[in-house]
Amino acid sequence: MKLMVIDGNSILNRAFYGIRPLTTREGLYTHAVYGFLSTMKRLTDEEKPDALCVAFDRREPTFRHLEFPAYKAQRKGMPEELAMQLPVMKDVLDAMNVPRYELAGYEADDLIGTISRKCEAAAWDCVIVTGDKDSLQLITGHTTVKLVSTRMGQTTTKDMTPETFREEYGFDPIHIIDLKALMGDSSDNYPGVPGVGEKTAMELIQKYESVDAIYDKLPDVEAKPAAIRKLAEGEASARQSYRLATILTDAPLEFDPQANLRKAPSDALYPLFLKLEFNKLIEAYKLTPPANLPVAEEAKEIDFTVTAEAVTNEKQAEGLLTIWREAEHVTLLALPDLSGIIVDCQTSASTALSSELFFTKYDGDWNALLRALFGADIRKVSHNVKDLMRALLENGLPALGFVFDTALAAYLVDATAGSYEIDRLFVSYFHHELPKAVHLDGDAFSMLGDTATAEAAFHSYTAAVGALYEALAPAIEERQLHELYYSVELPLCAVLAKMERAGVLVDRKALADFGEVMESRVKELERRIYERSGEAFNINSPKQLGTVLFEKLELPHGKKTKTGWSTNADVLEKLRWEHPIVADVLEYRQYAKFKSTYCDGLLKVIAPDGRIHTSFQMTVTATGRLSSTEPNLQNIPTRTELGSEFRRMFVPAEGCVLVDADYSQIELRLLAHIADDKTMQDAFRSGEDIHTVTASQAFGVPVEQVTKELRSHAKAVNFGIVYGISAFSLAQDIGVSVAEAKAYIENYLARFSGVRNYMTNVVEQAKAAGYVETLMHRRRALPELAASNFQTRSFGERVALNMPIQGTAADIIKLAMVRVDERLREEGLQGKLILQVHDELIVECPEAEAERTAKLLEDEMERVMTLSVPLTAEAHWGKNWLEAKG
DNA sequence: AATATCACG
DNA sequence: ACGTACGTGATATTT
Repeated sequence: MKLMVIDGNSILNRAFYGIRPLTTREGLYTHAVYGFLSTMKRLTDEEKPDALCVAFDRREPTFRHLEFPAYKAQRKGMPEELAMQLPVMKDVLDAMNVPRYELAGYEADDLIGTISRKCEAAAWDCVIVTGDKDSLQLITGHTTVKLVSTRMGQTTTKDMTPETFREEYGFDPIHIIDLKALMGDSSDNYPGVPGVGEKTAMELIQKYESVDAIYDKLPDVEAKPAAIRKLAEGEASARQSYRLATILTDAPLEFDPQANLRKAPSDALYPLFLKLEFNKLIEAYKLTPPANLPVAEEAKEIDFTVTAEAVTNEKQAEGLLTIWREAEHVTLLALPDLSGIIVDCQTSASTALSSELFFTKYDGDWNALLRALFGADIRKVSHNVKDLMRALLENGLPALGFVFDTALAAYLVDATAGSYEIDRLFVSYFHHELPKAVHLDGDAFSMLGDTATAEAAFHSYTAAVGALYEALAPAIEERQLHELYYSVELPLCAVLAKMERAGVLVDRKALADFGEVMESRVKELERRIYERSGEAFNINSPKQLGTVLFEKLELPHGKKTKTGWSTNADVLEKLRWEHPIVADVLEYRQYAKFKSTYCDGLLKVIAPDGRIHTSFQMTVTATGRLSSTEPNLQNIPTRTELGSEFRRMFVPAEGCVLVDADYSQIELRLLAHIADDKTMQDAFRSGEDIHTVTASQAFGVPVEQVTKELRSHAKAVNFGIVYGISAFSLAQDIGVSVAEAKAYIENYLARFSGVRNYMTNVVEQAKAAGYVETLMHRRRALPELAASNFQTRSFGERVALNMPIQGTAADIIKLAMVRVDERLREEGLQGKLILQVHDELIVECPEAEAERTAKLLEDEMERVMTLSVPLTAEAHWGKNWLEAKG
C-alpha cells in the first residue's frame, strides 16, 4: 500500500509564483489553487497512491522559533493574493475528501516526517510531494520524495530515492541535516557555521558524513586551515543549526494511513469549481453536476419553469407578433439553420411568455413569420448576433431590430475571458449551472438525440440569455461603453454579416497553377536537401532537421527551444553562408508554407459561388481587433515578391474593381495623440516621412542626411516603442549591440519626452486601476501587473503600453466600417465591403464607381475621429488585390 | 493537446 | 538578475 502526502504550503507557493495570475470575474485570485490541483492531479495519476493527504503549516510559532528567534524572521509575509487562496484551497480539499493535517507548533515538514514514519510502521510506502529539499532527509527504503520544481512556467518533478539521492549528493539522505548544519539556510535564516558555504560543507559531509564525526576529529579534518578555524569557532552555531534543520518524526499527531484511503469527491466540489471557474478541471476530473445543485441567490429570480407555447398556426402567430411588437424587447435564440427559434417575452412585470417556433410544427407561412419576426419593429436580444444575421441574409430574410448581443457585451466587459458560450457565461455570472442543460456543442443546438432534452436545453439557454442581458446592459453603461457598444460593435454585426456573405472572388485556376509550380519546387528542393545531407528525412520536423544540421553537419547551433535547437528563420539566416543546405532549407520552408497554407488551404475553402467566405471573429482578441478564420484572410502574404503573387489571385467580379484603402501609420499617430507628444505631433503635421523625421530627431542628423539604414533603425525603434520596447529585442531585431540599442532608445526618449512620460504614466495608472482602456473606453484588465514574477509583470507593462494604441486603432477602423457601409447605401453606390485587415478596408464595386468609392472610403476613414494629428487614409483600385494596394 | 514555425497588421 | 516587443490563425509534427 502506498500513501502520498503533499506539502501544502510548498506546492501552493510554487504554483502561486510559477503561474500567471488568474482571477474569477469577481476578482478572487485562483491561480495558486489551480496550479496546486493540476500538480496533484498529474502526480496522483502518475503514482496511483492508495491514500492521499495534505499537510499545512500553521501561523503559530514552532519550537524552532522559540529556540532561535531569528528563525525565518526575514521572511516577508504572504502576499494578499496568495493569502486569500489558502482558505479556498482548504475548502477545495475538503470537498474532494482529501484529508488535511495541521498542528499548532509544528511545520508541515514535521507532520510529513511523522506521517512518513507512521506509514512505515504500518508497512506502507510513503511518497512525499514537496519543493523543499530539506525533506530529502526523510528518504528511506520505504519513503521517497517527489521534488517539484518550476522552470519557465513548466512544473517538473524528480523522484528521489536512496539511490538517486546518493548518486547526486554522495552521502545518505539523513545527512542532509548535517549538510544544513554546516552551510545554514538563508531562507530559513539560520547560519550554520559562519564562513562555511555549500561547497565546503558538501566536501566535508561527503568525507565525514556527520557533524558529530567532524567535531570528533577536529582539528584533524582534511580541509583548508581557514575552514578548520571557522569550524572550531562555529561549533555552537552548527549544533543549533542541526536542531533547526532536523525534521521531527514524532509530532503528536493522530494518524492512521488507512483513514486516508482515496475517496470520491463530495457533491460540494462541482459547485465550488463552478464558482472558481475551473471549467478545465471539471472536465479533467470528469465531474458531473450533482442531482440537487444548490441554487445561487442571484439566480432565484430566473424562472425556468415558464411553460412554453408551441406556435402552430398563423392566427396564434399574429397574436404573438403584436405582443412582441409592443414589448420593450424579446429574447431569442435560433438554430443555425433557422428551423427552430425560441422567443421569450416579458409582457408585464409578472408575466413572461416563452414561445417555440419550429418549422416542422408550423402549418402557416414559415417565411412570412420569420420576415415579421426579424423586421425592425421587434426589438431583439440575442447571442452571437452576427452569425444569426448572416444566416438570415443567406436565406433572403431581413435581419433588423437587433438591440443587444450578450456575447458581444460580455466580450466588452472582459475581453480576455476566452469563451463566451451561453452556459459558461451563465455559470460565471450567476454561479449556477443551467437547469436541464445538456452538453451541446457550443451554442449550436442540435436537435439530434433526445428531442425533449435538447428542447429543454434550448429553452434554458434562451432564458439564460435573457438573464445575461439584465446583468450586462447596466454593466455596459457603468463602464462608459454605451457608445462603443451601440454605435460601433452592435452595428458592426450587420456589416460583418454582409461581408461574410459577400465573400471575395478568387481565381481558382491561377491558384491551382501556382500550386503546381510550388509543388515541383518543393520536390526539387527536397531532393537537393537529401543529397546535401546524405540522407532522406522529414524536413518539416524541426527535430529531425536539427539533428541533420547541428549533429550530422555540425553547424553552429544558436538558440535553444524547449525541445531542442531552434531551426527558425532567424537562426538559419545566420547560418546561410556556413553550408549550402541552409539556403535550400529556407527556400523549402517558404515554398512548403505557401503550398500548404495558401494554395491547398485556400483552394479547399472556395465556395460553390467561386468565392471565399471567411468568418470574422468579434470576441477573440484582447485588444478589440477582429480576427479572421476558416480561412484567415488577414494573413495573405505581401512582404515578399513571391508571396504577394497570392494577392493577384483575389479578384473582383466581372465589370468590377477592388478598392483598397488603408490608414497611414495609424498606430504611431495614435501614440503621438495619446502620449500628447508635441515633437511627434509636429512631425506628423509636417507631412514628412515619419521614420525619417524620427531618425533625424533621435540621431541628431538633418532630415536630408538620414540614410536608408538610419531610417530603418528609426522605424524599428518606432515599432518597438509601440510594443513596449526592450534594448535586447531591439538589438536582436536590427542587428546592433545591446549597448547601441540602448543608446538608440535613450536618444529617442530624450527627444520624444511625451512618449517617455506616457510610458511611465500609463503603467502607473494601469497598476492603480487594474486595467487600461482605449479612447472609446474599450478595456483590458491587467492582473499581470500585480504579479510578483518579473517576467509576468513586465509582460503586463508592455501590454499596458500597447493595448490603448492597438485597441484605439481597432475602435477607429470598426467605426469607419460602419460609416462606410452606411454611406455606400446612402449614396446609392453598388460597392460592398468585403475584407478588413486591421488598418485596411477592401471594397468591391463596379468599375464606373471606383473613383467615387475610393474617395468615400478615404473621407469616411479619416473623418471617424479628430486627433491632434491628421488621420490619413489612402485608397487605390485595381483588377486584383495586389494592384489595388497601390 | 502541445510545440514549432511562419504568414499578416 | 530575471528574458526579451504587441495582436492574431493555420499547418505539420510529435506526444
